[in-house]
Amino acid sequence: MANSNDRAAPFGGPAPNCFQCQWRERSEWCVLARDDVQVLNDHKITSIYEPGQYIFRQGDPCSGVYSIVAGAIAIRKSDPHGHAVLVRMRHGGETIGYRDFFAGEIYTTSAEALSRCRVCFIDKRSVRGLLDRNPALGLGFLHRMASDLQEAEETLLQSASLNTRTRMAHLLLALKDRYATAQEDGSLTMKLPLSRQDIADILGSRPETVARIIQAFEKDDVARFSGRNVIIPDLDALLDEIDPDGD
Amino acid sequence: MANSNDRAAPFGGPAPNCFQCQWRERSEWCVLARDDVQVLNDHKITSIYEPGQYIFRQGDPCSGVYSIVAGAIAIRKSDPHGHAVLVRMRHGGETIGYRDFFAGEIYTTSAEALSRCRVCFIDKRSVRGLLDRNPALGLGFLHRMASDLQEAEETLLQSASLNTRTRMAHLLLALKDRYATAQEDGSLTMKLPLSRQDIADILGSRPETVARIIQAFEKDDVARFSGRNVIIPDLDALLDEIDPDGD
DNA sequence: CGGGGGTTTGAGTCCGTTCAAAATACGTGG
DNA sequence: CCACGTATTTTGAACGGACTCAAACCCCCG
Repeated sequence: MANSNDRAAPFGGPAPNCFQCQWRERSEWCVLARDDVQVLNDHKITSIYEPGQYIFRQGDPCSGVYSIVAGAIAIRKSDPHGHAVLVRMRHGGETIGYRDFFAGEIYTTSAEALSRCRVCFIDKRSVRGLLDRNPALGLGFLHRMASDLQEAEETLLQSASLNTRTRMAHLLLALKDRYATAQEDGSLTMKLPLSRQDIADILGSRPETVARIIQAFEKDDVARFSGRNVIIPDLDALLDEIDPDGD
Repeated sequence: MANSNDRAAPFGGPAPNCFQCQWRERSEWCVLARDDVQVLNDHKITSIYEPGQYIFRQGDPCSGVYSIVAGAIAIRKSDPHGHAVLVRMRHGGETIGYRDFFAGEIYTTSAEALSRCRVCFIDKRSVRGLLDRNPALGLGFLHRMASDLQEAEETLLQSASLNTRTRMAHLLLALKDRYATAQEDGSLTMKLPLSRQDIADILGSRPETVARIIQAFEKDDVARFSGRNVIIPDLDALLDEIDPDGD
């Protein structure tokens, strides 16, 4: 990840082909028949986004959906006072912007690349056409959206019943699944694509509080932080945070 | 509402007919063609639930969806410690249980009648059949689910950025749209179907805090409470709560 | 080498919680 | 219709977690 100038896949190489896409069998598009994948392949527009670049912006007319091939993307929502809050993260294999596609004409959130990203755009008309020809695609999105909803409500419940430290532990646990690599000594290492402010947004808290929790985690040997690099010496210690009784 | 022994519609009268349903043109079923409405009409099972009765319970296998004709329903989720928290309310014209229908096999929440309710059950097979024959129905649910999701995330943002008093004002404002009736003197009156505990659940707070906020609202003449009866003497005062600057 | 943003630390405050008790409303049976 | 037991709601006092404001720090980059 840190080793720069790597131009290997998934960022370089030949123009991507939907038939060979690594997500071919796992995204909501997996229900598509050969012909429909061909449509997808012909109409998709693939782009690379550098960290900080926007894929779409809140308030823009919703012109289609975006399928993430690789990279991490922040979905942010601007509150009335203009402050953009990170509401969720999305990664390779996931489709973004589909919610606003079904709900209305306008993106209600912004999507910003957190790392270097490869993203395929599928325009409105093509999605509509595929949806018409293949009702299973709609069911796929229905299924996906239902999970999103479960997730959102789970978060809501947690924010009411768990303190910030515990929610931070939950967050680390979720991030580790995607970013951590195991070391020889049994510890886990990862580099977060998130600023302290972003972490605070996710937790519904403030950067100062995040810093203090990090400090407390280090004191208790739950996790060691150095900038965006995190070491989890012992996963069990972290698991104890979310469930002290071990039940 | 308070005048008891009224056996008029929507609770008495002839067996309900989907073609004459007041929600015929407004629910997600409105996309159905004549034939399909006939299917609905033939297969639906209509029931009356008294306050406190369950429509379905968390953990039950999901056997279909329920369409609310009349009444208020609480969707509750049990946390690991067995305490059932009110997560949202649903009313006439809305379909419940559809989320779990699309997401999995099991209801992840319970539905409890808050008032006397008339509810139509549509079994799994019928819904599947309608969905197959009429892709627009899927899109309808997609649309509905997208709004649910927006709503859930809106709530999440609010719970992080607004204090409990302001969230309570938001709640009253939302409840008034459905329950309040205007009085001659310009004030609004309503009877809530919610206990203090339920209100606290929605706000992500405690009954004691709710009581204190009510007390504060009365001191400031924003709202007057007497049990579950609420008087809002001046709507502007309530609106000021959610937006002190009037911008 | 001097900005400058993000991050950390510190001190003080406040909102909301907790625990406990009192008051009130509610349902039931006499 | 009233008495009684129970559940809900309200009140009080004290505590504590997280926030605010402010300053110092640090790292990254030019």
